[in-house]
Amino acid sequence: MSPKTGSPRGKSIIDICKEKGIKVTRKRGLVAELLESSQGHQSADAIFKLAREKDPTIGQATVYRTLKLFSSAGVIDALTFRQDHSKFESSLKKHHDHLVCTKCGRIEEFADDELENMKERVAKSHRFTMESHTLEIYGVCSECVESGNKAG
Amino acid sequence: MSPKTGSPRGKSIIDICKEKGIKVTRKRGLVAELLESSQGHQSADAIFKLAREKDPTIGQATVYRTLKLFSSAGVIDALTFRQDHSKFESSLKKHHDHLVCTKCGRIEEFADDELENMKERVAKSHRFTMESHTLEIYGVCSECVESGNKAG
DNA sequence: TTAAATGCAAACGATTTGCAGGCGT
DNA sequence: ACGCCTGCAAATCGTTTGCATTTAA
Repeated sequence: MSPKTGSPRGKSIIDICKEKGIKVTRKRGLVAELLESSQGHQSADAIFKLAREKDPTIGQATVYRTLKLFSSAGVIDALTFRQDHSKFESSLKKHHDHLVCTKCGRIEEFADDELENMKERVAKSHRFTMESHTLEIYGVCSECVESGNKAG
Repeated sequence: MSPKTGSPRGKSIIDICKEKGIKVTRKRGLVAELLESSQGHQSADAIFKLAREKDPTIGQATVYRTLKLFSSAGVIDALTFRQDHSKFESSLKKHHDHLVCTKCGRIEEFADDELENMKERVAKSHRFTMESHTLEIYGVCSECVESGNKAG
């Protein structure tokens, strides 16, 4: 039942924050602890509610700011499951996945049969009846690498 | 997405709508046209602005309602690139992807080295400097299949 | 004619921000 | 003491909804 669940080699979010020079306050520590002890995949609001249980004085803004801080420091991942704020494209085209350039924002499409087969294989091995899937690869496109684009 | 509802090119969004018994009005036709002519990956607001250029009387709600209609009819895909409305998890754990049950909402994690290698390969072949990636497989988990869970 | 579609504006939920006060170093 | 951290509430953003009106079969 240790709150340290899920941290390989005993390194915690807090440890990494310290290494990166991010000040760790009590409130931030609480958020970090909740992130580690929960099963993950918690919404910001869910984490806020959990935090409130342990510290009724913590504010919503603090939780949101902390999550953003951790996230931009690369200490946690922000996952976006299919929800709002979407972009739309015709589904009549053949299935494809996306390469998203984090510098210029350009979105490139690709299709890869081998990859598709592998997804099927994974779904099957987990006894999932697959309905759909999305794969996004984030990175820097060759043009931005060449132009030294610093934006983003 | 899933077994692409066998839609030969040449079939338009409007064709499919008619086949599915969705009434196609002038406004809906305009939205469909924009979806097809644009490069895809347009936000709802961007599509609204494009639509306004061609028909200054079209309302925002109509565009949003139409996108939602098309989307739930499976005629278009709603893609969510990394943005807001996220769920968070520690990034200290080994990289993994997610199986999302569309019935019960449960999220299962998996890691697959072969899949990872394939992502690297794809990124490399597109000359992308990969920073991160997310793969979500949507479907029905074995428990929901067995229990005949109709929710979702 | 009659239900469905639409525009407008208000409502909404999630997130962000301005600001005054608090805390840790 | 100083500046970052925080709580609160108001602001913002994208999206949805209520309602009166228009449209099209």
